[in-house]
Amino acid sequence: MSYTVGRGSPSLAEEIAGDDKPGEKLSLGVAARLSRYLQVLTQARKMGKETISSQELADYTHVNSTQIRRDLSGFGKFGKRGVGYNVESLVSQIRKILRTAGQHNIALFGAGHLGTAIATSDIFADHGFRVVAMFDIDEGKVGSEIGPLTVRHNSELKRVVEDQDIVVAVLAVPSSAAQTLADELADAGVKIIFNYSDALLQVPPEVTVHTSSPAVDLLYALYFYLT
Amino acid sequence: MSYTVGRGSPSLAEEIAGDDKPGEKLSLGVAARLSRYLQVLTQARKMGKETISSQELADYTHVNSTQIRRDLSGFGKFGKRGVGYNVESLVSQIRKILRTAGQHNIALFGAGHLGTAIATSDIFADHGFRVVAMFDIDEGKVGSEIGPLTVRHNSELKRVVEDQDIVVAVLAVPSSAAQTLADELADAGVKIIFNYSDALLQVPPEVTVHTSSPAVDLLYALYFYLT
DNA sequence: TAGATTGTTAATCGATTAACAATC
DNA sequence: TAGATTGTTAATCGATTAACAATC
Repeated sequence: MSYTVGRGSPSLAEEIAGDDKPGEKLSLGVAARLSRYLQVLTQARKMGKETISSQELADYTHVNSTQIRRDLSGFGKFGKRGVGYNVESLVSQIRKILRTAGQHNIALFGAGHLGTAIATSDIFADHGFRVVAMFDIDEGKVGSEIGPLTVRHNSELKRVVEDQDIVVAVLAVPSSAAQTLADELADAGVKIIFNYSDALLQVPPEVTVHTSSPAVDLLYALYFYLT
Repeated sequence: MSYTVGRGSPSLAEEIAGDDKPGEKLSLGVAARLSRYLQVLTQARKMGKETISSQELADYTHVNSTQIRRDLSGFGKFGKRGVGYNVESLVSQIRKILRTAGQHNIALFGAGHLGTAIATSDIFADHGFRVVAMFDIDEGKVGSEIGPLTVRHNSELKRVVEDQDIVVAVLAVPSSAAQTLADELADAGVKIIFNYSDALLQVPPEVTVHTSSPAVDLLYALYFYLT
């Protein structure tokens, strides 16, 4: 299988000691769990933790510790018996397995409170995403500086997406503006839309929409508390 | 986490009973999927959609349509052959199954950009959550009005949590403040902490932490785009 | 060494899916 | 009726877990 990544982004094809199987696609479950481990590991690293056991990872992720060891051992022997896993090295191993070890440029839409919160946090930067452009349709906001970014007008969308090789767009706009924007983004070639509005977006099949819904996550958590 | 049903396997007839069966706990997977259906259904309802087919739900949730019908038929015959499911009625059925059909009070911590974005949106209200109190430690923000709320000082935390019977706290505070706050919340009797910071929180076993991590969700989506 | 934790096995259980009769 | 979509079956596949030898 050949896939074209690149056009500026660092090559993901840095093979490590033969553990990678470039033709094998992870199952949905494995990819989801690996992502979850990565989340906790990134936090742990930030707090200066050097090693972590499968049991600790289990406590934080609510995934069974045996399964964690099983998931990881499928890709190599990353742990040390009696000690655990090295946090730093496990982070980079998992990022290699998920093939997302490089830097990815993202565009942010909406310069309201949510957009500003995202632009000034490092939640994306910690995982290799770089917010390279921020947009709004309000002329009053265009030109203003938010963190390291200058707000641009939506009309520049297509040009910037192409110039900066942007694959991911984050939508922090009102529901009423979301569908129109999604259409423009799909047209410009964006492949992943991270939707913070509660609009139900219609997109062409090659585009993936991920809608954030904290309230639903809460309902899920609440179910297990209530029962 | 691991849950074993005693006295043999639950019969299908028992599950089909429809109304609440106290004692029968949904599996993690079923509860997660039902939550997901609920998210899409809520959006669909907001857009005025009256019926929806399992195939449409599948398109939006990325869950196989057969599985959706299977999940739902375990609790009753909610659909109409040749037509689909009534959006409005399916929403309330799922909320009944998840036993989260009531109103739930939540407290919001942090009156920065993120906190303000949450307080002025209706993402929680749409799912039966009501933000009844908002807190900050900055005396300069205490007393100011954000949406329908007046910002209170953290020192009022315990009293308000008890008075208003608050089970869920949403943390939109800097990482550095998160652990201290989590300790106070656990002490005050809050059971679910929805953490927007990237701190790795230590809490007593009766408290559940859910950490939001959009970047990790993006990595997961990106994996399937890249492969 | 002694204690801790990984890597792996084997058994079981639940999830997933195609297919299609039932029926709106 | 004709077309659409549910509800259900049956087969397969992947997830889950306890247990423990290996080994740091």
